[in-house]
Amino acid sequence: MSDARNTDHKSGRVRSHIERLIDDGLQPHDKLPTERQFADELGVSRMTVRHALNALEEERRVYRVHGSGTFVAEPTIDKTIRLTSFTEDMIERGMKPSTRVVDVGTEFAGAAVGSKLSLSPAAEIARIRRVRLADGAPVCLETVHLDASRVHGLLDRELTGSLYDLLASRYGTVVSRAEQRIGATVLEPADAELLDVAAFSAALVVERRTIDQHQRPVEFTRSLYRADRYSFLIDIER
Amino acid sequence: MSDARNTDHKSGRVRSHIERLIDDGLQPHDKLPTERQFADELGVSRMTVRHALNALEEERRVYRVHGSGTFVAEPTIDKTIRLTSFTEDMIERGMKPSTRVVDVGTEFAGAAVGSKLSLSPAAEIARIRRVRLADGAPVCLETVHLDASRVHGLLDRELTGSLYDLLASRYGTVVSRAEQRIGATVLEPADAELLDVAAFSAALVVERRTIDQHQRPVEFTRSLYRADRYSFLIDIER
DNA sequence: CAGTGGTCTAGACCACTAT
DNA sequence: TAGTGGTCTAGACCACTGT
Repeated sequence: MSDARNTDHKSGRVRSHIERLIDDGLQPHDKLPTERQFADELGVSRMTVRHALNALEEERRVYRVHGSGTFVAEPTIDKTIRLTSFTEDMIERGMKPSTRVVDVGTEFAGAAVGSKLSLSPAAEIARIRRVRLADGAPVCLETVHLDASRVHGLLDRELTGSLYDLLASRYGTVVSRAEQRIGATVLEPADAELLDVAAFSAALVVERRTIDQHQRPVEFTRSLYRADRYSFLIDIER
Repeated sequence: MSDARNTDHKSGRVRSHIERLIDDGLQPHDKLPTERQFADELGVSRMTVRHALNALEEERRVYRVHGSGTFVAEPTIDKTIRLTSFTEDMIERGMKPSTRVVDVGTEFAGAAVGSKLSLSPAAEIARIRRVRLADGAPVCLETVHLDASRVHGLLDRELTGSLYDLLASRYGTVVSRAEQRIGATVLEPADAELLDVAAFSAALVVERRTIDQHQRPVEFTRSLYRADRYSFLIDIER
């Protein structure tokens, strides 16, 4: 729980201290010390304590009741959906990820992909099709589209690992956020075979547009997930 | 854009002022005035300006670059997924929502539903099955499970409107957040008929557990959405 | 280097909850 | 009414970005 980042600032240290308190025996709905008590005890201002508690509240470790106090939250059933790579995602789910490259190539962006990547329809696109596996069984068939002019030589590299890592280390492109559309479909026979399921089985369709640190679109990816092996968990609030 | 809530506090007024600035002609990636300029101009402290900007940053109206400035963000493709009722959701998508109640009744919770609602498997459950329509066409078949002891008389009421409104006005239960699992399936013939599509069509399966203001589970609902009429948009960040 | 956002202080008063 | 979190002030210094 204690990030290295937590020690960079006072609020991070306050945060770590409160997390330790929670982990060391407090139960859900137990009352935490007041903000003023934390401030006195730790020798910081109340605003700094509030900053730490705001972060913990956002992550659902605590909840507040105005006029009453701050309390330990119930653990959520599962983690909120986050922007993780397939690799990280599978490791977190306790499975061993691997990848098989189906084919790669370049092509014109076309209207649909071009608009998603803010490129001309005539722009050159690098396309990568991969099957992602968990514990050796196919889970997902993904087709990645990238602006070819921004990833020279990418298609000649080893593409079985995390694409995000490659983009960051080789091309200085850091992913900051993504917009996803999640829908459902039934699998065409050819796609079903790649995923090792019967034709016309149910699948989740995920279309993802990834944005980098400069607010520019990086990739547009369409993924088909086997419905029997995958679902999304989302935590939303009013 | 200008909520009534925005005028309750200074930071809300600051927020409205900045939103108006953005809407009145600023383009994405245009630089906003500095935090200190806003503070001087509006006669508030810089912390108050930061509070307003934090909220706008969280909603992706602006983004900050440390050492450089605060900028207008690009409009996102679509709204982030939020905890809205079907009714609100459809109105926002520009469609007219309606509801047809298929059947209602009471039953034992059983292991699966009981655990989702933190109830004994022998507890009494109120079950409501409804088809939700948009512009007259079926979109979703939902089965709601509620702790019967907390919603006396609910099943005798008019159930074609927003259940959340009914829970709030009649039972003092305010929904604060929800955990959702999104998967895919193909429709059984009986369900397909209720949704007016061919048997074995693709559908999204959404299992939702709603939590109230006291962190107690309120409802557990399983919904089947027609894949040809519905998808989820999600904005995620690193 | 000047200017920006990021963090922090030591107070103050308000709004809400319990008793 | 006492105690809590919510908001706000008027400063200060730090970390980072540009020129």
